Amino acid sequence: MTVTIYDVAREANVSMATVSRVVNGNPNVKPVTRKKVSRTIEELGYRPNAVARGLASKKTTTVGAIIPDISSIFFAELARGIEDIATMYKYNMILSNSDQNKDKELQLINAMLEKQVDGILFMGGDITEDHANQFESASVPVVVAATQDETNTIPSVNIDYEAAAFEATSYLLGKEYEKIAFISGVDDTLINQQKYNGYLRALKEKNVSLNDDYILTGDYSYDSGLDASDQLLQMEDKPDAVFVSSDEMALGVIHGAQDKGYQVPQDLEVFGFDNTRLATMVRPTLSTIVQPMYDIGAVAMRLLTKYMNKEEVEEKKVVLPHRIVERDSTK
Amino acid sequence: MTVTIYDVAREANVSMATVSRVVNGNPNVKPVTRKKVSRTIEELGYRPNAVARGLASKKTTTVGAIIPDISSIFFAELARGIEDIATMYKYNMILSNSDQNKDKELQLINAMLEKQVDGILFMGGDITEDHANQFESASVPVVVAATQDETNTIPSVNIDYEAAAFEATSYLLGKEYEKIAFISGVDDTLINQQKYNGYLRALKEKNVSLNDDYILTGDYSYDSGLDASDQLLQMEDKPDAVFVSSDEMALGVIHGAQDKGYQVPQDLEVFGFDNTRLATMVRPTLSTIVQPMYDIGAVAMRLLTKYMNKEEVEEKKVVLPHRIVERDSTK
DNA sequence: TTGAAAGCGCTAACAT
DNA sequence: ATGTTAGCGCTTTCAA
Repeated sequence: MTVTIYDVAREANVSMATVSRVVNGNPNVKPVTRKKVSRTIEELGYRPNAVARGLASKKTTTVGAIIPDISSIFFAELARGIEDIATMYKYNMILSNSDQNKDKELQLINAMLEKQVDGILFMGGDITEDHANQFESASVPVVVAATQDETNTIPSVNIDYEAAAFEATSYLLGKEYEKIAFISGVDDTLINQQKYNGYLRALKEKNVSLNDDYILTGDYSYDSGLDASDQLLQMEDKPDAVFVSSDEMALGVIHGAQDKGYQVPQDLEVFGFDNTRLATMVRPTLSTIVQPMYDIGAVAMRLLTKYMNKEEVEEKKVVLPHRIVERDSTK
Repeated sequence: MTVTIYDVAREANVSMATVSRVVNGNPNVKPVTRKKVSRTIEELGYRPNAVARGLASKKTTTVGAIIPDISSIFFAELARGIEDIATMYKYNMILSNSDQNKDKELQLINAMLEKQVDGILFMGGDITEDHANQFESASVPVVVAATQDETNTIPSVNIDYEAAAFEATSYLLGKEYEKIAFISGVDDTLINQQKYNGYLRALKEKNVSLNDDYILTGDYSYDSGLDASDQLLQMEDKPDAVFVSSDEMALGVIHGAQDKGYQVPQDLEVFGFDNTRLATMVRPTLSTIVQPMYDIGAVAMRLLTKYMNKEEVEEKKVVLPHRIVERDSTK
């Protein structure tokens, strides 16, 4: 029923090998033969079976991508970067959501390994020993993106979160404010930690003492930003500005303040993180840290192709530049 | 190097067939044997090769999903619905972006067919004859989601766009306004057409004559909403309200108006479409049509599993309910 | 309940 | 430049 390479060979009076050669663009085929084979391929409507090819060649031209949640604007952008570069290099991408659940992550890695992916792109919480072991259990290359590696063994693409948080906080502090709140993410990932460290370092540098009340946590969602905003604005000693560790939360903070009748940035300055499209889809527009999500995905995928081709890789840990954009949510 | 089913068989003193049976949970295995095999599988760290399995069984437990752009909030939500149900039924998902480019779509379908996916989920512009032919060239089931099928042959999951647009427009018209603008998408897809038809029908029903100036087009992006807003507000005879065919554009319209000093909804009412998360992440919050994106994806994937299992399917064309949510962008 | 053996459709030596 | 052939690792009859 389905036409195979063998059918084409018979019909074109050549061997399977020759058909295989023309399908794979092997130059060692006489032009006349190539033409003949190509025509019968066309006639028979032959479509190469990638599974059979994968079994024989031990290459699937498929990569696995494990992502916390594709419906998050941040990760969706990252995924787009990955997929574009994957396509460019003729790879397909199996995408799975992990919800940052470690068991699920481990299980997904295993499933992808069973499918014989040629490489894995991992995004999530931290890479633990368990992850590293799971990765090692097969010999396919792995690159992590926007994710920290506790074991410090896996190639990665990130920005410098500590520095970014430091700069954001310093920027706010530079206005002679002292009361700067910080809304971090709930999860105790390294990235979160690094942002917090950057915040602390900035305070220290300006000799501002830490006020624990000004440290809140959210889950990166808009609603948790709204909540945080409420908490901030109910304080006796309200902060002058707040550095929020994701844009979506920052929008929540802005609207929470506005809903209570406060003005941003007059009554409260708000500074975000990521520069997702949301940052310009709010009034006032959001000052934030530019984290090049698409590029992180693209660079990570590019790096993975290098490992898959066994090319030399100059830097195993890529740190992409970040920067501040000032918009209207700060003065 | 890699351990195969054969290694396990030898080590456990059974045949490959038996190992295969325990791996696949075939009941016809004596418990003792099963235990023995399971243990050596554990010891050897055997991991089944899904590619070999796929070749032998002609099933890959992988589906292909073709989506215009995963970084769009709308499609990302849809994709999440698909993936969740796919995972539930033990399928993996190959995800590719088409940018609604027909050639790319056709090519992606072909690539997925080569990979022997067990089914295809398609989202995009319209399904044309060419698409249908491409789909037919392999015998895997296809379901389209949030996409219209010109050929009317392919199972699909949608809402009733015409009715939704009719209701939205009627809602606006119900306030004794007559000047209702409509911002459609640029592409000449059936869905766009249907929304336009719904808009027209509502006007007609209220005996309001169509003013061509009030029909604008955007590309579903925030910026095109901003532009449309400018155009609307520069008119001599400004509209009272505007029905925008995507939430993201609607945010653009709201902010465009606000940036010019107009008030929403006092000076201009704005009504969206989709009810993406954006609808509540703006001030005023956006009245819109609730299109259950996650559910459309989930139902489409569920439908696909039925076809893949050759189950009976009662309805080939699923139309999910939609509804209006009134929020603060309308009075 | 278990085993033997024939493929699944292709690639990759190796030979010619 | 082309053909022959032995797998790749598994599932699936068919026998026993």
